[in-house]
Amino acid sequence: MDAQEYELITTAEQLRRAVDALQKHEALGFDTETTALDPYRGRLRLVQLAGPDGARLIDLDRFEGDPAKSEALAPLRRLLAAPRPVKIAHNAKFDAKWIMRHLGVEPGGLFDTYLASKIIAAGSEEERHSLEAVAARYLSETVDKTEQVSNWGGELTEAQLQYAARDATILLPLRERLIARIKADDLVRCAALEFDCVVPVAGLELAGFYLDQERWREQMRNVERKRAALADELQEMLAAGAAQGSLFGRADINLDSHVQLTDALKRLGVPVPDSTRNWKLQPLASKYPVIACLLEYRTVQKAITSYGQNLLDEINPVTGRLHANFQQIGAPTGRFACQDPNMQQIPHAPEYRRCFRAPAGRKLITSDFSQIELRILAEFTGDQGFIDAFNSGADLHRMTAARIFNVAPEEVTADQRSFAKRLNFGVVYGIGAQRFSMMTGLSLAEAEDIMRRYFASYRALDVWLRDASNRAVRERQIRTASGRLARFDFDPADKQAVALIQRNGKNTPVQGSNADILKRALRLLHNDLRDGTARIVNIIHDEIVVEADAAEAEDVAQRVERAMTTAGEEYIKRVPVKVETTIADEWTK
DNA sequence: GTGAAGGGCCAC
DNA sequence: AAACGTGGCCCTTCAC
Repeated sequence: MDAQEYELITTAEQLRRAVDALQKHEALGFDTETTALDPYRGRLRLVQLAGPDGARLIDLDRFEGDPAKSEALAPLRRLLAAPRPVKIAHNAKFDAKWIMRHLGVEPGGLFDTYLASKIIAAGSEEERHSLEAVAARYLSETVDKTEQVSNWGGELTEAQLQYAARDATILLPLRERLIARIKADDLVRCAALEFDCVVPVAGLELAGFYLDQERWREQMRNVERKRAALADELQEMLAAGAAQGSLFGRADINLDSHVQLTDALKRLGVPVPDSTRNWKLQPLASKYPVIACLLEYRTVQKAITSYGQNLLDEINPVTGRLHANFQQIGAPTGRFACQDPNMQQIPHAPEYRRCFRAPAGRKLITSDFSQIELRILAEFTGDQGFIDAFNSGADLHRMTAARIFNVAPEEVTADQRSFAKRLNFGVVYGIGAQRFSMMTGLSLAEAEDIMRRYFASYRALDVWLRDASNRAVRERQIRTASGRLARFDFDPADKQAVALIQRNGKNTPVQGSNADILKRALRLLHNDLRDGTARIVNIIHDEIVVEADAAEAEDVAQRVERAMTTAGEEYIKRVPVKVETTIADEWTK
């Protein structure tokens, strides 16, 4: 690696002059070095800003006092907050969080080379997106990351400073190459949507979600009691078939071992299916009490292991809150993924949701889009039946049932509506008659008949779905409403792979456009909440949870609804966008 | 001990 | 792989 040109900045005067020079550029490479990964448990040590004339390394340890208030650092804060020059960072969410937490400003004008690389790769799985990998792919240059995990708390070595300068400097040519690809692939709008979302997501992670530990522990105790009772009962039932070890009336097997469980069930004479998954065992539950018991045990066991102590362990000791990792492009469709903990898979049951509550004096505002995916489907397909149902404010599932069962809407039975509802949701995933018959209990012929009538009734929907699946296979790609690209790699000779791509072709535009709308809403809402006490604390695909002072809750609720509705209406024109909101002390629906 | 694979289940 | 899409996380089993 060539020696890197840099200026180490340790005084107010040096910083002022550096910022003056940096301000003249259109874009700057931007990076930070920190003494920890968690912005609540470490120092922001170094801020690197690189222009074409070289890198400036600002050593915050050399500036006295709180960096967020320091007069000497004011020029840096102003430069970072301004929309220009553009700040180019790799995984800008990380740097944004540290800047927001320790310098007290939100970085403006971000270009994220990590997200850009993901947008361009569009789901191609073999492509990695570390700075090393992206620099190698677009610049054919190597980046040595060994200093990344070095000690940034002490005296900085020449190697560390070289590394810090290099990481920021390489971002400038990298952005040039990425912009060329973004333009060539017609991804400008999608990129802007993603970059605009970085600061809102950084804010979401910094805010964290408050979990009432006492309530959670109480829930754990309740479930543990149930688990113990069910485990005892299950062991006794299984012991009846045991060849040995039943002296104490217990089978003493590991109930979480599929192998041991299948064995024990077979000894009891239960016709065990090839898999012991819930839906396979369900039909056996009425005939075999041991199966009913097992299914119950599974539910509480899942609750114990996934929604017990592990969540408490994730609570940040500094803030007392859960700060999950939200991956902005977690799925190839553009959806978020979330981990440590996954805040998007908390059980819907009130006993769990009520543990997430507003601290004293605060309220939770929970807003979700009503049937957003079906409205997106109406928009894309232009199907008059869908459009009319939504525009009239009628119940879409009831209207659908009336059409496929050929009865008046007011004569639709609960069963008929349920079939229609499951079909409406199923078509978004590319459901087939086989699966539809399985989930409804209809015969294959009946299921086929209903689906025939469904698509005969919604002609434009049928045409669009066929076209989408054909296009996905033919063009090996499909786009969402924002123009986000999903590329498909598959072997055309592999029938199952082709079938999967056909379903992806139907699902990706819908699921991905939903993600587009949520991201747009996050940016609009973040802007609108800037001056108040409100903080976005969770997002779940079509839902936003905001925490705010009780006195502001009504006002904030209106702002949330407006942001979400406005975002939806930017992409959905033919049918209304509906948002449902509750204000409560707890996370509810 | 560690890590991948298999089976299972939670969310939207 | 439930011929219904996208995730994360749990446990066991099995190979190294």
